[in-house]
Amino acid sequence: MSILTAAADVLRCFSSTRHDVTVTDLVTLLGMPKSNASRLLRAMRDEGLLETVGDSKRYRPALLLAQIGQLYRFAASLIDRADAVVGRVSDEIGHTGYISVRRGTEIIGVTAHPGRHALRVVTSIGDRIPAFASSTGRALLARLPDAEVRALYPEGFVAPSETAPRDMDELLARLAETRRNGFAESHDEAVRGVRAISVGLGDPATGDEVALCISFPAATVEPSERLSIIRSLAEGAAEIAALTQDKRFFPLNLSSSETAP
Amino acid sequence: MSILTAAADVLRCFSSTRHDVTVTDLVTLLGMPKSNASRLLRAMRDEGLLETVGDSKRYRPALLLAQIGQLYRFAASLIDRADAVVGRVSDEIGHTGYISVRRGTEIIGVTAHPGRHALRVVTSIGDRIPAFASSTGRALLARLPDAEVRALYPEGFVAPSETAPRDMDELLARLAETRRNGFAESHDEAVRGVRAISVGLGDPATGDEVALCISFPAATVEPSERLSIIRSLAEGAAEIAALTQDKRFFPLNLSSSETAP
DNA sequence: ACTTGAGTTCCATTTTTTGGAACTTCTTTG
DNA sequence: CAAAGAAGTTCCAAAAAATGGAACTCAAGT
Repeated sequence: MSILTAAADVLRCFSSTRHDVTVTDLVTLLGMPKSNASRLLRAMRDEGLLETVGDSKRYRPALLLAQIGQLYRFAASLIDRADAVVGRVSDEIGHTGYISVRRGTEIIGVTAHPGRHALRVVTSIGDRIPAFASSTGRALLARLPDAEVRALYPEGFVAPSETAPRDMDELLARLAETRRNGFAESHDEAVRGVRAISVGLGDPATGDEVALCISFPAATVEPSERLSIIRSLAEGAAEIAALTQDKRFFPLNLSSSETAP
Repeated sequence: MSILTAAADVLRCFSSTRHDVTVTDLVTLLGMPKSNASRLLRAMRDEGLLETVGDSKRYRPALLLAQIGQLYRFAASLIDRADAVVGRVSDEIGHTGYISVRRGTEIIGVTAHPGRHALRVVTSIGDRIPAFASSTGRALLARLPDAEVRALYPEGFVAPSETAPRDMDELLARLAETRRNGFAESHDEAVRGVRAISVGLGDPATGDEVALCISFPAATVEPSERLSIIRSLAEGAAEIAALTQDKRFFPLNLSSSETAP
């Protein structure tokens, strides 16, 4: 097993709740011998992948990784464009917006725009949520043929909340609805009292796919505001889809959707 | 030589002008045998460090690195706090603000807040500029004793512009001025027509040091506006310095500085 | 069908990596 | 303040991975 595997494992140890690691952290988290952990951290520091915090024995990701992380947004320029749209919509209406990507059956937040309202939805970048039980997830799954969706869940899934799809048939029905409407919607799924509108989007040139999402408290948003969120999001997404010549984009179709929340 | 070295070298190949690499890119950039380049890229992809663009033979940094990059800001929470201050000041006055760190004799942009004005200074994250010839650089160098500054430049340096320090003595004089005033200033140094105000700041607990900077077109900014930029920046920085108990922070001292631009 | 450029696979040799144990700090605590 | 304990580092021979040259595959372009 290459030392690259170990190095990647170390990087995966970092999270929003673990900003730095020590030799013993690695021993317990990854079950590697102390000697390896010690040498590996030092080697990664010497290579510029990690840096020590002050002159302590704690290691954190180095600036190099921060720089490359920044680059990712532009490398995957679809993310950048989508982020601009979500940022604009979020600014306009004051609710939280974010964009996410799918990795297998999980959805990962990539960028976020916190809303301005006192009651706002807080999401954090890097969070993972199940694809089938979120509007972002379904916006992205809707881009796959049903057969591929089935293949993603060979063992089915368990609905985490009342309003999430209960089984594959229900999921596929909601994906069909998403395709028809041009947007996906969730209500009380991941978080009680929260409603979210998502639109999926892709760039055939790079194979990237992202979901644009606006998330807001269900109680305080009028039907008309919800409609205007849907319109803004869909409009912005459609512009990008035209640019990338995304053939799998589903345009907004409000007449087909129930318009009351 | 460990494969980690090679992997880190690959990561260093990425820049704002190179968002992805191929096997041949590595061969020419790093002079490694094709066979190694091919295997290394595949291994890094398998480990989740890189991802292929679409289904082409091009590799770019993977989402994992983007996530870790995000984390860096919070891991180095000094950066986060400083960024908040610069963001606020930049918002208030409409000019471009950014924060940077020093690595050896180079200054690297970490976060940026583009200004609102039509004529604004554009900087990009990850750009490297020489420390001695920029206000950010001198704001950070001023935190070192003169002897350490000398040690950083054993061979001296060559001034890149008229207004940059010409030799070590001139640099040390300007650092002394920076310490006296509590801020560093540049004019026409890196970019003609651009003036910049920077304040240095550190966190003794982690050893991190950052520079807060506001950069603006020299021609359109009145002396009074310049003063208010200096005040806002210094005030915000002083708050953070108090929090981190930064003993090397130089407080604002407007009386000692010439107040006209 | 031929050429060219790009990428991959093969293989014996060389080089790293591994993990247990001994050793060194640093920290805690009696 | 010394002893115990925890955390980290270094050492070593065995085991595993990396190397690089050459042969091979694949896809365009002519």
